[in-house]
Amino acid sequence: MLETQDNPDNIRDSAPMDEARFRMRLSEMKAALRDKGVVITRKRAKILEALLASDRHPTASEIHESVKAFYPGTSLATIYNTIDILKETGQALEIEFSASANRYDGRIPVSHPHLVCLACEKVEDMDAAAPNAPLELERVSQATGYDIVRLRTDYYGTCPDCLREPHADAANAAERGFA
Amino acid sequence: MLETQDNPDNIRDSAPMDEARFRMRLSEMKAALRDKGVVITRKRAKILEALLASDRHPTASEIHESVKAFYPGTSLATIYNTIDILKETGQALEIEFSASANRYDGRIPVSHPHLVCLACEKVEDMDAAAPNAPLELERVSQATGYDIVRLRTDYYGTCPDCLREPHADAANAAERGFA
DNA sequence: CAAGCGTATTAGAATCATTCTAATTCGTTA
DNA sequence: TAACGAATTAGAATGATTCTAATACGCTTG
Repeated sequence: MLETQDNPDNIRDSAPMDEARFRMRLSEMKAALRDKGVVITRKRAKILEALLASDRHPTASEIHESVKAFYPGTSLATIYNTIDILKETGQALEIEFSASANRYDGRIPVSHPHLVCLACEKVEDMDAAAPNAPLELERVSQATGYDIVRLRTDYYGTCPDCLREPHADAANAAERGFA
Repeated sequence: MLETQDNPDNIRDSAPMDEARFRMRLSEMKAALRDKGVVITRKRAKILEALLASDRHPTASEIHESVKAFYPGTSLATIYNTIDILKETGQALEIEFSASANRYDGRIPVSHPHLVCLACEKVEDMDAAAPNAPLELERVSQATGYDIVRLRTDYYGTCPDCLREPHADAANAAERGFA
């Protein structure tokens, strides 16, 4: 308990991926796409990289911005296209919001909890505290008669940074009903 | 375990509210609004009733349809207005979707898990299995350093009805990426 | 190396839920 | 009944996402 308070970060995971994990995950994704008969063009490769490189669970247009730095002519439609394929192949998770843009998680493509800051709109992973998703899906399927395939667990509040020093956009975000 | 399989409905709760609970909850909501200095007009009363009466976690436009049966001139903006006040006063929960309209829960205004059918788009409560939300918020706040105020736990899959007899809109819903 | 074919990509239009705006109406209280 | 603030309205604006139809690209085969 003390340990938890001394080091709250133990169940937060927004650290940049290390090089090895990055490359491994990248080729995993490419392989999954190739299996589906999808061609890995240079632009698509950059999209995957942008998705993995960001520790902010990027939006489609954040990915778009990254990719445009390399291929200026890239259209937003291509980003959405590629994201759709990633979703279909189970290689990316979509975190939906109605009051702001959806965010995407390509690092951990199975259901896991997130921390959402209502002030700065950041979305962090919460791996260590993740319930065992497959077991949980099975348990709820049994109990409800549903065929449960996906689980969403998100905690909304104010992140430590914004608690300390209120974010410039905090009021705005709240007003917009960001959730 | 057997009991669970024999009667999967034990943790599903989409039954219509009984009269007593309906009236009690309705006056709770009205009281909360009055406390905020909000006038309960006839239209607003109907909006609250429509929200409580539906066992489908209605969308804004579903509520709009109900209300128009009584007050034909009602504008959708009024529905959104009233919903906003309910959210602010903690009297309704917004269940956000980006690919389809948000749904609202006025029956149980504290964080609790939902079952979302990807085929027919139905959203059911899952009360009995609800984790103790306040405790959970506290636990995660402690562990992360966030000030957590809300929790979203939703299970996505196919409901028993749609498993038995595929829903007409099932393919459509899936194609639209409803989630 | 050229032709042909299917996929990827594009710009821009379309969609749709939601929010905003500015004008009107309603309800209350004086 | 007058007058004020709140509620309501129609319709425009917004913004993320999807669609459309045309063009470009990258392989494969001759």
